[in-house]
Amino acid sequence: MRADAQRNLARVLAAAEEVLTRDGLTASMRTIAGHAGVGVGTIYRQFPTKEALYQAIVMDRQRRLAEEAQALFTAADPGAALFSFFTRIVEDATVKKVFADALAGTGIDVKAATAGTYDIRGAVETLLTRAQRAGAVREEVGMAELLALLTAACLAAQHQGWDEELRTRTLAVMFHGLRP
Amino acid sequence: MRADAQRNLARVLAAAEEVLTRDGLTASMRTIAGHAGVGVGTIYRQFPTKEALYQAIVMDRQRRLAEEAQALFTAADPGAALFSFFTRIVEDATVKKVFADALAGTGIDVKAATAGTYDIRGAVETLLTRAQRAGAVREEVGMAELLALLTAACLAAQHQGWDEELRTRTLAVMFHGLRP
Amino acid sequence: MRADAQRNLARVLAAAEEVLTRDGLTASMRTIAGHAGVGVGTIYRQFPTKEALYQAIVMDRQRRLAEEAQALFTAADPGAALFSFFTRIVEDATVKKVFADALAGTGIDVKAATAGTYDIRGAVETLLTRAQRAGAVREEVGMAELLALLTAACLAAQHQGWDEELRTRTLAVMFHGLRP
Amino acid sequence: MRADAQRNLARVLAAAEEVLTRDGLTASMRTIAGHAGVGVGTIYRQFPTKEALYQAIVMDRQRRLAEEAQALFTAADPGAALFSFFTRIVEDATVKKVFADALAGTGIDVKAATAGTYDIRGAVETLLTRAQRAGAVREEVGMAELLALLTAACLAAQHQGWDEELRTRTLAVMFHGLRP
DNA sequence: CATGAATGAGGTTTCATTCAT
DNA sequence: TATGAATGAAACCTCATTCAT
Repeated sequence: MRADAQRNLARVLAAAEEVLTRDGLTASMRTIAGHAGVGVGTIYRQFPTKEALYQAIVMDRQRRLAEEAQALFTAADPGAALFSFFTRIVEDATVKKVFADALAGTGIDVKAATAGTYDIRGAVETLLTRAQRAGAVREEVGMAELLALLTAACLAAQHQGWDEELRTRTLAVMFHGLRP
Repeated sequence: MRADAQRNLARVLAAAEEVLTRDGLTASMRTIAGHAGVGVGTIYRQFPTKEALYQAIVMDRQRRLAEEAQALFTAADPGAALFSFFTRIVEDATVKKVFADALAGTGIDVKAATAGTYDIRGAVETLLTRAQRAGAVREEVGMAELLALLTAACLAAQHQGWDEELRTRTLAVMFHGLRP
Repeated sequence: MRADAQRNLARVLAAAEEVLTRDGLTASMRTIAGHAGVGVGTIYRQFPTKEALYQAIVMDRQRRLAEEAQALFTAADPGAALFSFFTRIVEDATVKKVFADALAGTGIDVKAATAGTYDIRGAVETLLTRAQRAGAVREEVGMAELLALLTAACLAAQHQGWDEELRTRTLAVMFHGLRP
Repeated sequence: MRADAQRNLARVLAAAEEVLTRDGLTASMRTIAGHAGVGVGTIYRQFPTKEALYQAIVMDRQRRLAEEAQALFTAADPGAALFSFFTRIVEDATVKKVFADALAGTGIDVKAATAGTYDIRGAVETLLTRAQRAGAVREEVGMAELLALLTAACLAAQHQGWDEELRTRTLAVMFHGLRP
């Protein structure tokens, strides 16, 4: 890839993350292009569709989160590891409208593109299993409800603008509910 | 207000609830007017803005929920009363896109108009206080996190289409987290 | 239909005929709307699609031609009647790009909408049959080649801008070819 | 001209003929460049404009046809020679969208560039004169109407997708019209 | 000299809102 | 008063053309 193309791709991704993060899916392509300092055509060269750009942003996010999860697989305290990852995701969602939108599936089906690429779900499952083996989480808690809780927290955090204290207190209740 | 105007107001509200509930904020004014069997101008006579109509629907919902809450104030088991009301709200949200949208603030800020009119917050507070007095909920749980949990559950239930089992299991974890 | 709507519909059709007639399918909706003195939305109210507007223009044309044909069914000289109708259509096409486009099917399939509504084909067939019975046209000439000749003349007349003399001379050769 | 430049010119022309022939003027420069295996810039080095490329294709076609005509100048049967050349051109047009488009002037005015370069007109004139001298074509038929007939047949053949039978029958009528 | 990334005007279409009827 | 036709800004996307690499 040419040097200028690479530079522009980076600028587009940065602008898209910033704008989509702030405004969600309502952000127009022109706004994103404006923030990146490029023409709309430049975005369309890399991403054939608004949806494709959006998915790229979300996938990038998932990749980074999946890496963070991996680092926690070998943590000394499995319970703390799960709760820490959970908190980490919610912290992100608090200020990033895209991810909440993505989790919510508002308008665009993001599952298709992200499925199986970076496996957040698998990462959470590993962390859950380890936490249960360590006795930090009740045996009867399943993946389905854990993910439901996670999604719920992300959506609400984004939209209501949870501050740090509220996030801490609300997650504390959820974590209390997960423990034996 | 003339009789026909009153009838039209009712029809508009009913149609708006049905259509917004099904399609969320993407529903167009023409679609709503069509379902109500009136012209768009008739809607604009009552509601100066799409946002205003939308707020009216949400307020109406809140009014009804507040009434249901009131009926639970004197229930024999205060813990069950709180959990039952909580479940009731989430059940609704599962199939009503508007309320989740409203809670999520997608596109329209609904807080301004609804704040303080019908006091869902007050109702929940009463139920919480009674449940805590009865020892069914931990003392240190505050209103802020209780409402945050409620919002979170509503948003996720709608967006992910929680079925009955998932709803039961997820709320079970939340309720477990609220109990001593 | 309301009076203003009817007036605007007429203006839109007139403008569309003028502009599409001159520029063919490349004419933009904004240009047409500008000529009509209305907003683009006004056109889209009546015609859900650019194609639909285009078809309306073409159908209107076909209707008028079908009427002219009908008047010739009882003409004293069946041979002259056929040739006269043939000439009439080509004259039109000489200055109307739409009809040449329509016959050519450039970009838009107009057959679907116009088929069977106003039966130009049927009219020509009637005129041909009468001319053949009167001995003015050879028996072995079929509808297929007659329509092919007609289409060919229209397309070429439009695009090359046949003047009256060229039209007369060229059609003279065609008519000579049809006669015994 | 450097060897590689010459090779590229040939590839561009071949690709352009193939693609324009198939898709007509709607074909994009990128599609043509892709088929040629070069970048769009390479095309623009040789042809300042899409129109220029297009004209080059059409001119090339005309050159080849002019050569074929030349070969017929000394044919034994001058009438058959004219009709054969006529048929030959129409056959081509039946499957080549460019030439019909070119003749039809869809979007681009091709006359300017092609006029007088390769003298199709002169070739036809020679064939016509010989045919008239041999008594195979009426004396009063002029070049103007002969070319008009030719154009007309090409346009209609392409646009309507004349099959072999229809082409034969329609040209038969035209030829009958030309004969004494 | 070849490449193809970048540009941005322009295309069609939708829809909240206004206002003549 | 109710209607729905009219408005026109704004959305997404394409593509001929230019120019940095």
